[in-house]
Amino acid sequence: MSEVRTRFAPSPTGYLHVGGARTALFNYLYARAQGGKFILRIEDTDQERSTEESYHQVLDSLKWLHLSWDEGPEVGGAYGPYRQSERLEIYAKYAEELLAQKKAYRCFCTAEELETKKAQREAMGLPPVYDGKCRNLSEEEIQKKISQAMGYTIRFRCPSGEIVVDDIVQGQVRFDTSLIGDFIIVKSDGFPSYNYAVVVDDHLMKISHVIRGVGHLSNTPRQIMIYNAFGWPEPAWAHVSEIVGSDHKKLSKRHGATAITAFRDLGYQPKAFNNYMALLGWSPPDGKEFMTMATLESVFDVARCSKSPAMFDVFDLSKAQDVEFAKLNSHELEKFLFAKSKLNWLSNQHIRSTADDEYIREILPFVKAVAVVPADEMDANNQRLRSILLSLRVYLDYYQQIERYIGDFYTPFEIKNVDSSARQFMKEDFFLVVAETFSRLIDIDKESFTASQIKAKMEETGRVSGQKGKNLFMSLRIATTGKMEGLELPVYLELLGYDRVRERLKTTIALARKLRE
RNA sequence: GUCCCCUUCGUCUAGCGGUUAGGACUCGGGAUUUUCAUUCCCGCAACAGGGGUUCGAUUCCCCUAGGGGACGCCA
Repeated sequence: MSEVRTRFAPSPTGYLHVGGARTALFNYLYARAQGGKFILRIEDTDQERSTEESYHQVLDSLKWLHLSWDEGPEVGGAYGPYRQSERLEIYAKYAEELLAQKKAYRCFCTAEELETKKAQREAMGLPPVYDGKCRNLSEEEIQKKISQAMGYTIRFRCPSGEIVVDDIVQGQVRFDTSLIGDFIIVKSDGFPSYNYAVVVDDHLMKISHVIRGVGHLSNTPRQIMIYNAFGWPEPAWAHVSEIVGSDHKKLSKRHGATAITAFRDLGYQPKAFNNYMALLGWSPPDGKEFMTMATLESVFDVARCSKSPAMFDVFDLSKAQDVEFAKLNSHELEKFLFAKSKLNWLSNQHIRSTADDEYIREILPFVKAVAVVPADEMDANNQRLRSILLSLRVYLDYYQQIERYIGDFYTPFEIKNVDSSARQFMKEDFFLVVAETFSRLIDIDKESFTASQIKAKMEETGRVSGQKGKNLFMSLRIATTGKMEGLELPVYLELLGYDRVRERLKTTIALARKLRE
């Protein structure tokens, strides 16, 4: 069997969002699973909307997701160039061929003319197809119009009949070509139209499998007709379902179609995000949904893709009436995230299974952004910072969440910040327990202020004071953190360090005196 | 308007004529944990509706409803 070659062919007319990214992912995974090649091609034939900025954004997003392409921009390959705007001569050459064989013809109708005719046909309840006015112009008429400098497009002469798309995901879908009509393959600016350029490129680039959104299904008969006209073999088709937002509407700018880079900025790991996207419309044969990239790259198969649309259920869109997600920064965006989404669950699993050094390296920029850690301690090798981050990872769904926890370890403790529920604990025995523990804790050598030592002292306090369990531990927890939840207390205190613990306890005891007066 | 596609727990889905309709996330309960989180148990929860075909339909066919997509000198 010949080599599997898939491609992702974005048009650089905006940022890459989840829909496109998942298509890229599926193509990438399928190529990897089949031991084939993944090709990136830029479809920038729309001169008005394509931008260089968007081109770079798309590439950046793909790079962040680690969807590396074997051929394409920046890496080259044997079938380049890989930007359609650089392949104009190729399209022109093949268009000439079709023209010579009368499989295509020049059309001199103007855009306005066509618009009027289309409106008329619609009003009459006819399908809005081209009426074929220029279909049979004589050679003389054509030459005359060209010499008059009339602009023209090139239309494909659409044969009548039925076209069957044999699709890996959709099955066999039939189309009546009379509903299609002679469509344009070369625009009046000389640029190829989408349906024509894809075919030429996919053929020349030896693409074996076309995996794309089901929105392209109705384009496929047009493309098949072009393959037939050239006598080229069709690739295998796989049209996967679209992705909708939590309001069941197709993802759009105001419906959660966030740029992929937003997830990078929030601190999701690419492997976690890929894992989640892979589950949108596809499921692994063994049902195990938490997967590494290596697993995905070996088990993915388009044949297991679902036809029904999948919901990208990550944002609470009910809170986001008319909010343009693309314009939000990562902190604003965070407010719209469902805290308990499957993405977050998967992401937490991935963070916890990341190697320590890798985890520290990845999270450090986010820690730095919070700006509470002193500059001289902002270092991957700082033992205390490292221990703190390692202890906190179990709480994190994405790295930006570190800002909720990191401050406790670096900013001064203030009694006014004590949670209201914790305040209820601050009475009678509370201060006695705190004072008892304090006297024992400061007994420990500064150097051996470790979790096990601390625990021993606390137990000792319990024996002497008669306090135990919740009363004992919670009192101390509140006196040192002002909160009723958090890391295991001895560990927390060790991470806080001798000096801070001492200081915080003194603060609390001072408060006790003040209250007694 | 025309054509095409879709419809299984709230969500992602498994299923490919005979299953107590399975799993995952969420949610509820319990155990472990000095607290939260974790972990581990248990539980709630679905075949859009109506006709066929069949000994038997979630599965095959038709209709209805709902949803999506396509009908461009956009891709």
